[in-house]
Amino acid sequence: MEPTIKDVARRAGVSTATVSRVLNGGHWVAGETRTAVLQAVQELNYKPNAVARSLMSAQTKTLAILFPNVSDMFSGTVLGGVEDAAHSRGFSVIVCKTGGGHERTLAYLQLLAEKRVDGIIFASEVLREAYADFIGQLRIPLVVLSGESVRPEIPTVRCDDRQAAYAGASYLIGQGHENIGLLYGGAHETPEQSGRLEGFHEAHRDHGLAVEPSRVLCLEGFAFKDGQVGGAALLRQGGPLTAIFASSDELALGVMSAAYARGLRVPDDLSVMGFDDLPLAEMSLPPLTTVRQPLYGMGRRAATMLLDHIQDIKKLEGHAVFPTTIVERRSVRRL
Amino acid sequence: MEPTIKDVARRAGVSTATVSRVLNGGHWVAGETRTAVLQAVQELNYKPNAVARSLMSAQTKTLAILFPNVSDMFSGTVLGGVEDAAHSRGFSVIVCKTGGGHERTLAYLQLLAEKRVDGIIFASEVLREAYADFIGQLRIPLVVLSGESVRPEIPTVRCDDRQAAYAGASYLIGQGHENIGLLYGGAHETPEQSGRLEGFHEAHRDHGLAVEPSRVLCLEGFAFKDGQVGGAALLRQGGPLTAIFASSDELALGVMSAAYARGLRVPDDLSVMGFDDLPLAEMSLPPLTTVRQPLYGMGRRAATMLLDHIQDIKKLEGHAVFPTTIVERRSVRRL
DNA sequence: CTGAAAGCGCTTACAG
DNA sequence: CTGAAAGCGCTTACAG
Repeated sequence: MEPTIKDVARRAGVSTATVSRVLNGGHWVAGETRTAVLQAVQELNYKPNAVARSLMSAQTKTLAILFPNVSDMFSGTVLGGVEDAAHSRGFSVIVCKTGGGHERTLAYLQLLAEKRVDGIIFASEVLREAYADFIGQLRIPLVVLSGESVRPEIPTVRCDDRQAAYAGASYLIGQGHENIGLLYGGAHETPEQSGRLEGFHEAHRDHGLAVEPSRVLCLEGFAFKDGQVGGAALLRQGGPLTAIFASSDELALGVMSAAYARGLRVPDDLSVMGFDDLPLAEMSLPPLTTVRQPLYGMGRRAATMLLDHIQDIKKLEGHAVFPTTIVERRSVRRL
Repeated sequence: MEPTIKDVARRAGVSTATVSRVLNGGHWVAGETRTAVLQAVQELNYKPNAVARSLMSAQTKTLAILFPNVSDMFSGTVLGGVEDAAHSRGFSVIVCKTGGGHERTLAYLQLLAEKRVDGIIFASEVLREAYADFIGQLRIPLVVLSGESVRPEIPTVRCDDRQAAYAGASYLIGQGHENIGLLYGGAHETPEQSGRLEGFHEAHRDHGLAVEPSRVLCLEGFAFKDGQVGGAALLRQGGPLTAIFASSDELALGVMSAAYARGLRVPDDLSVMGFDDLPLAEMSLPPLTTVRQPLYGMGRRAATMLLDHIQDIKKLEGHAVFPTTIVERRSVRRL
């Protein structure tokens, strides 16, 4: 059996209250007593039971993050930021994979409520009405990351999708492109996408350009396969495109793959622009020009907002919107 | 305040013991009583406190996994398998990012011990002596994933690196290549790598080929950058190479990037082969031929071994070694 | 079929 | 500076 605080107390010849004191605050304890306790801890290899402590403190020192999928680089990058922020404040993070499924998501929320996690990050999915209701009665602080929420009172962390898409499209136009295709993912799902759609249109309007409906394609997801299929379709139906703007880097790589399959070279025959700036953007050939979303920092921020609230440093509220930047690499050609 | 079992008991007009019974086993409870309790649960929106339950059961129903890095696809893929296995048995998983650092790893282990997680997966790092000692006195079941352990009694899940590298090199030789460069990562760190080195040599020996020392390069890590730098070096120093075998897919993409920078085309002028078969292998141009390691399945297995042990289904022991396969795509040319 | 009571391993007023 | 005691929210023999 693992030694308990009682074992330590007995061995050190003090009460459990005293042991508890030296292990925590450490104040109001005599030097000798403290030494004796520490020695007993050492000898018994005692490790305080955080479960018991949590029961008292009503704090588990754990955060949870929900992703539709955990194995892509989007999730990984966000998770990196969350983990760092959490760990630096002594918290750990539980990762949940919802698969985008309604019931699995709800079941997870229930589980996390029972585990009494101190905060939840809802990442990259729409916060549907059904979730919002459930969350409302949960009393666990929550922030939505990248993906608007249906309730303005629920705090979010995201980038300004409208303006990011505007900047991206403007960049392409600035490079001399006038026939630009747009591939955007999960339109039924993510309100953020409609922001991107708007930005794309606005950029055209402001530059006196029209956008052909046939050059805009809405996809199911944001993955490579979607990009391949969508890219091929766009190339087939979109007329004489000189550039394609994809709303994720994976999508963009899929487009590049579709282009090559058609005998088109990037950027010589077709320029391609992505969104996110995941590590893969740099690894592709040619390296991908893309709209950078500071995912790591956004993960950090989401966690920090939660932690500041949990630790009574700052009220949990508002919407953090991060700036995006265009990172020029080699997949876009100046016309 | 969150309602407790007492509130439910009071409302249903029964004892807390009864509430507990209907919420768990559910046996030995009269129909009416059960209905009353369930209704009270409903009305109060009661969620059992898993922390309190854990204190009794001495089980937290959580697994932890340690990665040097959480944002790459290697970790993501493994994590996907772990999460699925865990979730299907009602467990959650805590993700820890060690950064490969000695003290951070030890600190994490201590934290996990205090949190009383039910099992630990140590992923993709050598299990150093120091860790092994610490783990020995931890009494938490642990399995090492992909990365040998210094102690044969600690269970592992991995693939046969020697034989995988043998197969990979043999494949290249079978395609007519005789001047093959090898790029392998983290030699000082991971024993698995020396297995890969051996396999590479054996394949040459068995085919009557010699391997020039200048064609073998040992790198710090497994990342894209390492591959770029190492690939460039190999191309400079390695003489007339027709192929490069990299010990990770990211490394292979780095090599491709270095090759293009030198004006070499893949696979026309240089064949490149990777290791892992991460999603990126499919996304690259040309798609990467690689040695597939079933990372998702390995993650599942590691979690399942732990779970089977925790739930007293099966003793925790042994070494699960997974078969690798060669997946042919388009980065290797037949000479 | 159900309840009173003890206990899981800690922490925290309250005395002293 | 230190200890006895109560309590965090459950579960589990033990009676009945």
